[in-house]
Amino acid sequence: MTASSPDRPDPRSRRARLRALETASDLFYANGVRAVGMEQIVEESGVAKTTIYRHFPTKDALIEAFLKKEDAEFWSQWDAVIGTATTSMGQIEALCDWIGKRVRRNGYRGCPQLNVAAEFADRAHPARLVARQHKAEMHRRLEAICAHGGVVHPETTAMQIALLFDGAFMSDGRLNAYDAPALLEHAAVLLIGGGRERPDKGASAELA
Amino acid sequence: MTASSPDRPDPRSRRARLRALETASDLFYANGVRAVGMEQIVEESGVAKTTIYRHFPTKDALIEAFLKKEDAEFWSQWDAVIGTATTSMGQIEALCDWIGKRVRRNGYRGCPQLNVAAEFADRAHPARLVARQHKAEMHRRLEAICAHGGVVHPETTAMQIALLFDGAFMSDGRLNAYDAPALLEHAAVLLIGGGRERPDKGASAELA
DNA sequence: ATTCTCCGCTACCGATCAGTATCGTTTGAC
DNA sequence: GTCAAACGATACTGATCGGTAGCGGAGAAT
Repeated sequence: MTASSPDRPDPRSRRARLRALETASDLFYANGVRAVGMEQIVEESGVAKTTIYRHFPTKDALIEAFLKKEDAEFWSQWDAVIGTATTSMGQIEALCDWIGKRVRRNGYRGCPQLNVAAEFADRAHPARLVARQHKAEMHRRLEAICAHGGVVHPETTAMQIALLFDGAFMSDGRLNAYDAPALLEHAAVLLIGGGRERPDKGASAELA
Repeated sequence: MTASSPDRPDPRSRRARLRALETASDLFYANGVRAVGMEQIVEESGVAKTTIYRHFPTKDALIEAFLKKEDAEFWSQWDAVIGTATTSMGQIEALCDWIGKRVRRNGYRGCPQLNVAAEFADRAHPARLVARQHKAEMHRRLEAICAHGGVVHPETTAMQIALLFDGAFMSDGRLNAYDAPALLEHAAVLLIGGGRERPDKGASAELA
């Protein structure tokens, strides 16, 4: 029961844990969690297998830690992005710009939360819980921005934008043929603009 | 090289192949392709392992056949759906209604093409080729509808709607709290309505 | 009725999987 | 300088992986 407490550990312990988690995260993201074996993480990180299992009781726990790490880094960047704008629309545009650039980075391979969720059928899997909380948090934040911007039904508009973002995350290079930031911004502006009017549709011009 | 030709086979051969592929497809979709072993497919389908490998040289080929089957069934339903409407906007609304209902079906677990793509890092994997072609086909069809509906930049608007759809596919139950068909229809109408005007933004009202 | 094809079955292959045991060594804390 | 804690290394477990070999039997074609 002398399990290594996460708080106040040996500096060696901290470093080993960090290196293992960082290596695992890179491998998991680049290859998919099921395709990466524990031995591979051992070899690439230089951390002994026994040490990894001292910090993470199972591979599933390591995967869960991977997603929590991705989650934290994602919101950290998110906060930095929206910090560059003062208006709601400006924040949404900044987010679109960020995402549009993010999805065309080298080695980008989709949303890690969605990718992992696709690999595990069990909705009660700890990693799937993290993924659901991550997506709920995104909706919550988008809803707050929409509400602050005067959107009539902020939760609905926020969900529409969230779907747009998730689609962009999973676009697998298809957006590279476009100006992704502009495409996303244009779409988001339309969704928010439409959300400021009464949502009982109607008024939209009919098409042939 | 007396490989079983796909055309004009024994009825026994046809049935074995069909049962193997159907069982594999169900298992692959429900659990993820890497989580399903060949032995499991053998047990659940009643088709011998040797027979499966006579029809599909590798597991990867079986996965590829699974995605091609999903692709064919998807477009079959798609055609039936858009056949119920006469106008472009009517077709888009019908598609939104179809997708909104589809994603809340029991056992729905996201887009099989995106799910499989998430499991293989190699972009040259045969299954990833099928997935890319599937998404390209969706964009092509949406673009045709948009163009016919008088949208100024049909390929851009089609991409925006495609992202919306993919987001809905991967929404993992988050849409169950909403009227998914209405939410998608509303979003699609806004995207198309905005696409009919000059796309050099501007005009959209500024938010606080 | 014979033949030829394809089936299902059992057993097996080497490789890899997640996870554990043991042990000697390093290292921060006091 | 001593001690306890956490490290790295090696070796191993039983299970499972994708894929193959060899068999006997069923069924369609002639």
